[in-house]
Amino acid sequence: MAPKLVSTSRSLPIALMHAREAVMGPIREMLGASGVTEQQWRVLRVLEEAGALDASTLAQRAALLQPSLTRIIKGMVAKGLVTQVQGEHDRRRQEVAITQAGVALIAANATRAAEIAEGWRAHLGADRYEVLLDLLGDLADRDGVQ
Amino acid sequence: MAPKLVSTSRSLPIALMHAREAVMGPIREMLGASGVTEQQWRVLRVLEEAGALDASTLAQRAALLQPSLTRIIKGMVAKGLVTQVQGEHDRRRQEVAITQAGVALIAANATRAAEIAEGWRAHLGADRYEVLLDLLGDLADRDGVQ
DNA sequence: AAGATTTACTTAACATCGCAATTATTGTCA
DNA sequence: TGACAATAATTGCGATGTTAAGTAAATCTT
Repeated sequence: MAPKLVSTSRSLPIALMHAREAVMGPIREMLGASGVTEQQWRVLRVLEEAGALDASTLAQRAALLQPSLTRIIKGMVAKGLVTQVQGEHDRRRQEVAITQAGVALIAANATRAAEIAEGWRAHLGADRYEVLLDLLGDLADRDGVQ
Repeated sequence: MAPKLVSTSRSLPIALMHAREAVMGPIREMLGASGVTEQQWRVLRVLEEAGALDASTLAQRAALLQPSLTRIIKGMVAKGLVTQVQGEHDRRRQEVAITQAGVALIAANATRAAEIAEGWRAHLGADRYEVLLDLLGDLADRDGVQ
């Protein structure tokens, strides 16, 4: 017979969805004022941290699908937040880099973003916050295995 | 000056996205064969567990937005997986219930779903798996506060 | 009880997700 | 070298995410 599934309240996918929903709320509120989406914010954060990246690597680090990134970058280029240039050696690649305007946008939101992050940390407790990040990292590492 | 933001690899939103990406992979693979999306699967799981629910409660428990649920239910009614009837006392409400076909779809996938869940549990270790669910629950509880 | 307010859901519009197919470029090997 | 495979990005399509506005029904006010 069919096995009994765990309660939806203890289902990992559903728990992840609910957590994401809760976590993203304040962030979207913050970003709305700057006219960028959470996806665009992730792109900016990754580019500022890592420097110019090809589209594939950027998509992976920002947790975006390639097709989504293609369209997102298009809009960000139009807004002047990033630049996109064809690769030198490999003309298939698209090198994406953050602009001064992009850096400025991060700076303009850095204080609030740090406050929000600190709020979660305080809510869970510093130790448990770190444990959570470790556990999420372990899930992501498994990526694809099954 | 603007505070320095944490590394994107230790950013809670990005970590949640990556974890979700990894976790959903095998699930989508499983569901593809049955012709249902992960959202439809969550709706079925919640309804089978809780019985008939009004749309608002269902949306909350399945981690879906109301507008998304409206469309999803429409499709699921067409497929015969759920029924939708107007509330008796309050005609604004839409009572949604799972059908036999919906129950059968869950049963058909229950074995594989349990295997996948057990795979994650084994990957993290039973204790850490429970801790993760607790931590995600704590995040979701905060919902909106900030 | 008529009018204003609130609630539950739907519709609309646009962006993103997720998959599949295409295009352009590079790499491989007979 | 030339056909073929592999890679990087783009495009197309249907479904969902997200916000705002709209509709209908219940509730509150006076």
